[in-house]
Amino acid sequence: MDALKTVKTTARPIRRSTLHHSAVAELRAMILDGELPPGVRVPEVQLCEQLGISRTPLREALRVLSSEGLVELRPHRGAIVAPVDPNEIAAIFEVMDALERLAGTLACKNGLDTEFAKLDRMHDQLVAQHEAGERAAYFLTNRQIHAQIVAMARNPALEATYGGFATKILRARSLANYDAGRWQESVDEHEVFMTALRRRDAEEFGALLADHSRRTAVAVIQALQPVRAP
Amino acid sequence: MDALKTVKTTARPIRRSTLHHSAVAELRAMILDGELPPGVRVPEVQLCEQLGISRTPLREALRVLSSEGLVELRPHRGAIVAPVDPNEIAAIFEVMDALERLAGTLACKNGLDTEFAKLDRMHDQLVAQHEAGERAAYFLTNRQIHAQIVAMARNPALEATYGGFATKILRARSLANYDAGRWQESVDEHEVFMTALRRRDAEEFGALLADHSRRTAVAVIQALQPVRAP
DNA sequence: CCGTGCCAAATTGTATACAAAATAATGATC
DNA sequence: GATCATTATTTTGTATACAATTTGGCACGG
Repeated sequence: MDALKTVKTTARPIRRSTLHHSAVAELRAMILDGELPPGVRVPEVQLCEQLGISRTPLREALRVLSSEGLVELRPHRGAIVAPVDPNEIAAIFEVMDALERLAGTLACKNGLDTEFAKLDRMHDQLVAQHEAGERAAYFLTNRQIHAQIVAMARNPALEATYGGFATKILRARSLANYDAGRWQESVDEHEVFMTALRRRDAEEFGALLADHSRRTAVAVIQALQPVRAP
Repeated sequence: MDALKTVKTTARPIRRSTLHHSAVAELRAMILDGELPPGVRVPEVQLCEQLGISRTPLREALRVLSSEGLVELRPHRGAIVAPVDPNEIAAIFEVMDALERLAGTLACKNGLDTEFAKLDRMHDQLVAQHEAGERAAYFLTNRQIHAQIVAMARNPALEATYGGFATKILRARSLANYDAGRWQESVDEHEVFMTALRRRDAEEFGALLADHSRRTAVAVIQALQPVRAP
């Protein structure tokens, strides 16, 4: 048929050849891993030789991360890794609840059968990892499940916004000692909203997801308090 | 009057001394005003002499606008003003509906009495401008009303996200010939949700705002179609 | 006449050099 | 001895120069 065009824009074959692009990825990872803790100044030259690049691409990367909210730029005074403000996290979760609800509703409506099946498998894996006490693996699967739900919503704007908030929340989580008691609760909630998902009950699924998000918020923020007791 | 300072700090006394910061503002305005239409290539050197700056701050500005979604960066192939894709706008509105609902609900809960009164005054102004047929002024007031509602929600994350989407929607609106018949309808909807607001009925107000957003979406997307008829 | 390969021009990506501002460090004065 | 002013150092902001990649054109061969 149309074998004319082999162009095949395969979504993103774009090679990340540019240094500032890799620098963004690298710095973001460093911030998320806690290698660059919140509040620390980020001397440009030092990071330059650490990453083996020049100041130009590094500065471009810092500007991007700034507009993502991961670093703060003070004119003529250098950049600092954005501090994790519990109030800001609370605000983010407030929006996140709404996004989760929307994602759940849309996912029910727009998801493919294969995707629903995949979610089921991921959920089984999640439960298994919980029972096995594999904390790190559990968190990864958990994130993947929510990412999958968002992907099934078929809404790029939602996906991007969700991803940005998820990044910040992830950083807050890694800083706070997540309450162990919340773990079982969280798994239970997963169990419940999965039943709604299997019924393809869009409204209910969305509502349960929002609820799950809200409870997670409470736990995370509570775990965050000791760090910044007033 | 206040002839002392025309600075007009608006919550941010930070002097925009850096060139790349002003470049971001300048370019964003140029894109929103349609001076840089969607899809056009953006030769760096040309813009440089046009803005009277060097390539370094300009490139930093382009990276920021890229992460805002206003320009697209193709590695080694230059930057283009992001095209306005009706599908993307539809997706954005889908999220926007949820944000409007959230904003409305929170505004009812967290708004101050003086702010509610201010909204009332703005609404009166809106109606007057509609009756006077002052289209441009009406649109401005309309935006200000929604911005005020969002501000009353007391949620910076919501405000930032809302603002980003509003920018893109604004650009889509300016491109499309907004349907005249929708005007009266829109005013009527404002009238309705203002009554819910005066009752401080958070849920109802949020629902009506979301509804208003959804109807606006339909009108804007419809007006956008002729541009990209297949 | 059309396709392929190579070369040249233009444009982007990166590095470095210079200018301006902020922080520190020092010394003078009270 | 402490505080303020002034200077020196460091760090950021900007400009320019150089390297790498893409794009358009041209010649050559089919």
